[in-house]
Amino acid sequence: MSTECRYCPLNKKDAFVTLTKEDLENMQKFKVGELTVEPGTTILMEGSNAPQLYTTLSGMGIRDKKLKNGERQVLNFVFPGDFLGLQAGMLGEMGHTVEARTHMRLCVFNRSDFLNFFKIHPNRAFDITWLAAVEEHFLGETLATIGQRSALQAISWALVKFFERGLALGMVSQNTMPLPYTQRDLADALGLSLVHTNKTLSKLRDSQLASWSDHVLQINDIDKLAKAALLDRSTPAKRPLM
Amino acid sequence: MSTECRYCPLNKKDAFVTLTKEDLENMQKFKVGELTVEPGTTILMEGSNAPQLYTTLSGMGIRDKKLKNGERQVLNFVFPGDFLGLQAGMLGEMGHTVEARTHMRLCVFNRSDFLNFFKIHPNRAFDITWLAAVEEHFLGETLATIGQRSALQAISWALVKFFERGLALGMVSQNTMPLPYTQRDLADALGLSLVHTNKTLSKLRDSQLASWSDHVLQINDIDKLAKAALLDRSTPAKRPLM
DNA sequence: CGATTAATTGAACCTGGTCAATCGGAGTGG
DNA sequence: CCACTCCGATTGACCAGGTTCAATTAATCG
Repeated sequence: MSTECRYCPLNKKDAFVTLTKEDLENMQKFKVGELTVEPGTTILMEGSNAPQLYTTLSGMGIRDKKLKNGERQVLNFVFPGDFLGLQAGMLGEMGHTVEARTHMRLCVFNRSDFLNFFKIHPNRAFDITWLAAVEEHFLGETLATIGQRSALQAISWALVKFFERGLALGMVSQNTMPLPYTQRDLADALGLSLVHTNKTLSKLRDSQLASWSDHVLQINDIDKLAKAALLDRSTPAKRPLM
Repeated sequence: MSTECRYCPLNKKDAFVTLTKEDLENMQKFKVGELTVEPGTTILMEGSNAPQLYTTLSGMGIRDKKLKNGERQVLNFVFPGDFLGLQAGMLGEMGHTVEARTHMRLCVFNRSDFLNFFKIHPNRAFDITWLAAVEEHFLGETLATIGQRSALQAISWALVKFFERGLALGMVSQNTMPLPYTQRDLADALGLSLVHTNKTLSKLRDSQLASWSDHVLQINDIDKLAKAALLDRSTPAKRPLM
């Protein structure tokens, strides 16, 4: 049996704007089911015209795209609460692939209902656009990272970003959070080689700034790490949940 | 005297979805004036809470952001028809700066009317989100460029992108279009040094693939250049105009 | 005419890439 | 339980694409 929206476990997290009872009911009508996938599963495929949109209830994934020569660029990392498939919903075609990296539970919506939903619920439409604007903002930061930061700065930046999301989602305890990605994923996200990513991570470990191994990230002094990353820290705004 | 929307010169261009008479009237009510700026003028400032949003009527500009160490990342280039200030409109704060590179004419909207406009005109709200999704899509491609393409591939990619926009806007004649940016702008957009950008451009010139000098870009065989850029060419979709 | 900005070129240098080998853990089949 | 394989992490050696430094040219401008 599929969980009802009003019991949505994410809606209580302080990473998100709490949805009103009415909003929850509207989402309930829009929702057509839940999907559970195993690590490695492709959820949305680059270039495809996906019939469904998703909200991540739990688990983590990755968004990436491939160049014609086979190179891969990771665009960002999928965390609980992320809305997947906006591009398919708006443009009719995904510009990237979404793939599960852990067991994931997803809330499923039909693309065919999307347009209607958007027009009937202006407040939620606004929220969707808000999410798109945040995404654009974040991609801009990522661009600046790949384009201008050194390898050490870039990796520090990425780890701080992970940790901030982990904090907002309550995934951090004892300065530690799960981070189920591979070094290759991070390398492809930052435009670095796997080898250099590995060496840079071990440099960070040696300098006691951050340690990431066995799928666990530990950061003791995040401000210090953020400084090494040339990063201004600011409490991220609460996100709307779809 | 400010030009009326129904005479908007952009609405006829085949780069854009033609707005209906009704849409034009709605835009007219939303529009509060026109702004003309000279090259070098900052239109929107990173970190600011801009009170106004703009649509580019004519001229070209640049979006960029700065890191704490002074490095600059160019996010993309502003062409006629571009909507400026979505981030301010949605998030209340710009994530980047917008600056004029030529004389520009801008259509001005008040941010305070934006929310209302968004909720009253669901079709236009959809268009705004559509634009946001396209922007996200494009930033993803840019990310892949900086992260994975070589300098030669990246610069080829950028020149093809410029040319495609120029074609859609009717700015190309005799395989030539105006491109009023500096080599520094392009270097900062692609995460390359100015010197290497210069040398790579002259390599392209030597190989007869593309030549950009004196603010004029010339591409004779765009397919060949696109191939060198590892780029799949596809006719860009018509954009909605705000 | 001096000052400033953009383009250009050469040379030395270095960050990060490539190649290659090893190690350790997880899963699998016998 | 062991041999085998696969995948991710790790390390060392070498190399190159691209950066940095520096100097020159050319155009614009007050």
